[in-house]
Amino acid sequence: MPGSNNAEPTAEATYTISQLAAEFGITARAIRFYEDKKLLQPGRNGQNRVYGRRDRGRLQLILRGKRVGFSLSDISEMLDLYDPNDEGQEQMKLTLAKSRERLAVLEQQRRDIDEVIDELRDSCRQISNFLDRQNNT
Amino acid sequence: MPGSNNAEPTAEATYTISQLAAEFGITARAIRFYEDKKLLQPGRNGQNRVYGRRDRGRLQLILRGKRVGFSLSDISEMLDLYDPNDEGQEQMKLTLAKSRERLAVLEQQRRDIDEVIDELRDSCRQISNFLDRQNNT
DNA sequence: GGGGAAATTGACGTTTACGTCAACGTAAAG
DNA sequence: CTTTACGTTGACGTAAACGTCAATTTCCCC
Repeated sequence: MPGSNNAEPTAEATYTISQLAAEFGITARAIRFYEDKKLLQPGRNGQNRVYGRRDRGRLQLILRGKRVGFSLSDISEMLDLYDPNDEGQEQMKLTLAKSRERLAVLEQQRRDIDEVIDELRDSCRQISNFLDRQNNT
Repeated sequence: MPGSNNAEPTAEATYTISQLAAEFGITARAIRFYEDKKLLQPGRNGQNRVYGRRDRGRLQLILRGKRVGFSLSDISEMLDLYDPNDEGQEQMKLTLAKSRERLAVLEQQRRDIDEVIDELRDSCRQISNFLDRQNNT
């Protein structure tokens, strides 16, 4: 079949599972696991998974969510919040409410982090000062 | 033994396990679990656990750590970083190094949170605007 | 056409952070 | 003295988030 599948002018960038795994420093197993949990829905080329820009973006959000301590099911909800699935007004109001709950959690988290950072900085300063004085005596 | 154990002038505030559990909205089981993992070391009155100010403070830090996504073993390390266990200089240098690693992680986490917050705020604004326009038409 | 290299689908194992249940102690209340 | 409430120690159970095989398949290369 010479030169048969060039229908698309600018074919979207695609990735294999191990490319994504390498790029984000995770395992292919993890990526498949996220698919199991409906966080990703890559296409298929025959039996093989094919990831596009959208999948890559979602993966990025998943990992960011994990770094800040969200569970996969939390992240699942948040992902749904992002894409504009224009459902009915009632649905959108619900989505908005959920988003604001999430925001509240995140803002609390921010405060927590700031406090922990401050405490750790203090601790560092004290140790550092102590060591300095020891060496200047 | 009438009036025998009033040696201390200002006895430190103490708490039972269920008092702490109630105050922080967790279960007694969880608190005992933290003790198992050496995050807490309450005193004993006979067989019963007795928690003091220090224990309460540590519990607070534990929960804060959890809210920002640290594992209990992470938190264990961090708790050790806080209290001034004056070991040798070598140990203190190690502690300082570890503290700075933790700080780096926390600062990354802060950036992550800020990004997620921004994204969610955007998403909220869009939905909100859309709903407003629907209602003003 | 044989042999990697990369991918896939089960299936079971593992760690973390507790939940849950049983069996017991004990201390105050009625 | 019995009830009631709170506390304790095991011991086992469980959900989440993958890790780790094992057994194929598939595509590519010499």
